[in-house]
Amino acid sequence: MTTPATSKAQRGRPRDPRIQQSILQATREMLDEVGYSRLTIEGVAARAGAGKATVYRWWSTKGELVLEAVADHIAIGVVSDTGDTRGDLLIATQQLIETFSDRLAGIVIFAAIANLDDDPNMARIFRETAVMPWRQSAVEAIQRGIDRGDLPADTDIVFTLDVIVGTVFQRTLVVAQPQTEGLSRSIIDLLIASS
Amino acid sequence: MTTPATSKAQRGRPRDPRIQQSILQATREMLDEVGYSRLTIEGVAARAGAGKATVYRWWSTKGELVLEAVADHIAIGVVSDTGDTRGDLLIATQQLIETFSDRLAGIVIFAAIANLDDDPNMARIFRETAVMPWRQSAVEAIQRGIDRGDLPADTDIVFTLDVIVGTVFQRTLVVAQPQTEGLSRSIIDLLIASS
Amino acid sequence: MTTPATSKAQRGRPRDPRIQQSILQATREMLDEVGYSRLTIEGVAARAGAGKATVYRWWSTKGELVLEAVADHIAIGVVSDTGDTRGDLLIATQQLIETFSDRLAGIVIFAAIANLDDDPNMARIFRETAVMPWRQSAVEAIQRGIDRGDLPADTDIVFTLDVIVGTVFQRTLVVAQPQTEGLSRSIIDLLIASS
Amino acid sequence: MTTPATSKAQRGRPRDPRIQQSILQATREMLDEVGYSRLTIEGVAARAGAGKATVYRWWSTKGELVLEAVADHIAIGVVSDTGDTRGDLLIATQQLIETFSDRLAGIVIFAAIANLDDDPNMARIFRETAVMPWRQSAVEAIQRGIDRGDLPADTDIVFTLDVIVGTVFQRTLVVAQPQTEGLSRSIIDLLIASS
DNA sequence: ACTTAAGCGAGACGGTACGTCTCGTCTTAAC
DNA sequence: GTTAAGACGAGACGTACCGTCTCGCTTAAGT
Repeated sequence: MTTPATSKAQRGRPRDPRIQQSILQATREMLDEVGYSRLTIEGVAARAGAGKATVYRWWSTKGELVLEAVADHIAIGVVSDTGDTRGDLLIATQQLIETFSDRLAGIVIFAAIANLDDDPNMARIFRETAVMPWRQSAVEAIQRGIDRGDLPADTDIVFTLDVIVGTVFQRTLVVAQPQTEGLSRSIIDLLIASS
Repeated sequence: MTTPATSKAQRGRPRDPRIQQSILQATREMLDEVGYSRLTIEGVAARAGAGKATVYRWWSTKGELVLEAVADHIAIGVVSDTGDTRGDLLIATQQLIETFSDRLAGIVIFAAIANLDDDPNMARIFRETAVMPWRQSAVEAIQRGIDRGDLPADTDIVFTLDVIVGTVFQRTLVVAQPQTEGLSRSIIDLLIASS
Repeated sequence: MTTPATSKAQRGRPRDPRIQQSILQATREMLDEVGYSRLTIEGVAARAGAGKATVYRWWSTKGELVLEAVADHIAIGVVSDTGDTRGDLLIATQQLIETFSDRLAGIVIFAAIANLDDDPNMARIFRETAVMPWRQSAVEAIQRGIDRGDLPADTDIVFTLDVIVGTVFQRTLVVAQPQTEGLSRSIIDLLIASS
Repeated sequence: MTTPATSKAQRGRPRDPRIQQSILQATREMLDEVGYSRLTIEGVAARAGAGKATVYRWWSTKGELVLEAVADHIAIGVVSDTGDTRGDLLIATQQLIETFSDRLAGIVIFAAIANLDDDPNMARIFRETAVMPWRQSAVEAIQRGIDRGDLPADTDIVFTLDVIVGTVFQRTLVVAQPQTEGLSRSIIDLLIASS
């Protein structure tokens, strides 16, 4: 959320974009240094040289603030049609791994999932802004694979995506092992009977 | 943890097990009603009719308290050898799904993940007491499958488990869809070339 | 103490004087109802409808809070020069009796004494703000008496004051008898050879 | 109080006097080290190697415990008839000063007076056991002085004693100056027109 | 010698208040 | 009319003692 509840006709002193930027920058720094749960609005405001109320005016929850601060990090690259089903899915998976492996993105994705029931709004925003575009493009890539006959006609697309996302999440964030070299290949090999 | 550091020969008034039970029961109720992050030691003590110090005497952190309270819910059933590789893995996966689908278990698993950096002890206990026994038995089931020739000799056991755990986690906790009917079958079909 | 350590140029929201007053009022009420030792900061805050932190922000100890709350009660009236030595000392003694007979003042004076080692600051503030002005004016009254020849030239001023204060303390607070009618006259008769 | 409420025919294990002594000794040590208000029953029991319940069994309040622990220190010596009114009163006053100057006695007398309204029992015991014998003997000494004609027939005995006690209290405990050399002489000079 | 009741240490227990912390809101003066 | 500063109510934190209450062990007196 970037606008306050009441956004009337512009009157008085306009909002200072430099302040917004310094708040987002401070958020990123604190995320990096202390993680999500130990990040406090109070701390962010202090580091940004801003008042607490200013932060609350533009972001009503910690989740929203953090998501906007790392928006660039968590946007997952979409897949385009290269004509090669296997290649498309490999790229889609690698995009996912890349994003999940980004330090700040990892922290925030973890937080979004872990606080699902506490702060459902955070997960919703994450899903809508970061996940859905990728997911849509991945759905299309799989559909193209089915259309081409590279994948069985009865392929369960949702399940397929959940295998990809779940496995990548498990390997990159839960187990957190850096050597994810052959990960995308392994996953895709599993999904497309490699010959 | 249920015992103070030094549990020597019985001295002084012994711990009252009814109080322990009422604290753990109150913990479960509050977890169910308000979730992990809104659960407070103070609230648990009040509901259990106990003093705060009594709670702190036996559980030094919220994580330890909650894990012991839901120990039965989060223990994942282990797999035994039925002689049937496919059947063993199906059961292993279903055990996982069953545990992940339990409401209290889900809350605590999310909490363990969310507080990884705050309270690494919590994740450690969860892993050691709930996950590892299952994981060990699953590793053995896969190994038996390899030995029998039901699975390729070069099967990556760790990867295989991460696919199972990741996919189940994604489906049961992240997407949280109740109809997990064919989920275990779908996963195992993927891992064992179904004939 | 009524101001935090650093009271720079006014920045931020200023202290709300109504809250200060309600806290001091609540303090007086609790002092009256339960005495000093059973008065709790928590109770004062609750009765004043204030947060505990607000009380602690302005008064770092119970002693400071209580002393400020009863400042008017414990301030002992000073003596001015009426030209009559005996009259001046009578008035000085009566001022003392009057203050020591005040219910709230008595409670706080006892508390200041009781907590001399715990909270030496409390006794210091009491002495400096309530006792010293009176004592100084009494010293001057005695000195004038000496100068006028109404009192012996070798009068021990400090001793004289200790007789007055000690006797008044003993009668009004320790023995706590209400009929202190002739007390000041008796004391002054002792100190000035009545003719 | 040194005996439990019901002291029937002796049955069971008798009270161990060594434990009583070690508790009283620990009480004295803690009084000396931390004063009255910071002395805790818990701390005394721990230092004495005793259980808390043992302390509570014999002394129901902190005041009673402390008074018994320093009983020897706070007993004020009584005055006997030497035939010399002035001498008797000087001795009576010096006895008072001596007791008030004792470190442990001072701490406890202070506490007894300061906690008058909190723990009236403590003051009562102090008065009855320590003060009254002295006071009675002092009353008699003054009465003898009146009978002999050394003091005016209309001498207010109670007031006279309050001047002595109040002044000594003020000088030895409130102002706490060690040089109380001529104090008794100064007080008695005031009360008996010295010639 | 055996029984038995109290003394005793240890320490668990329900409470209460401590002083600190962070939350999200509210209120000024400054710009 | 937005901002920085920071006061405010709220309420949880983890700790310290309170005074009470079991426990199992010890110690004599009375059998």
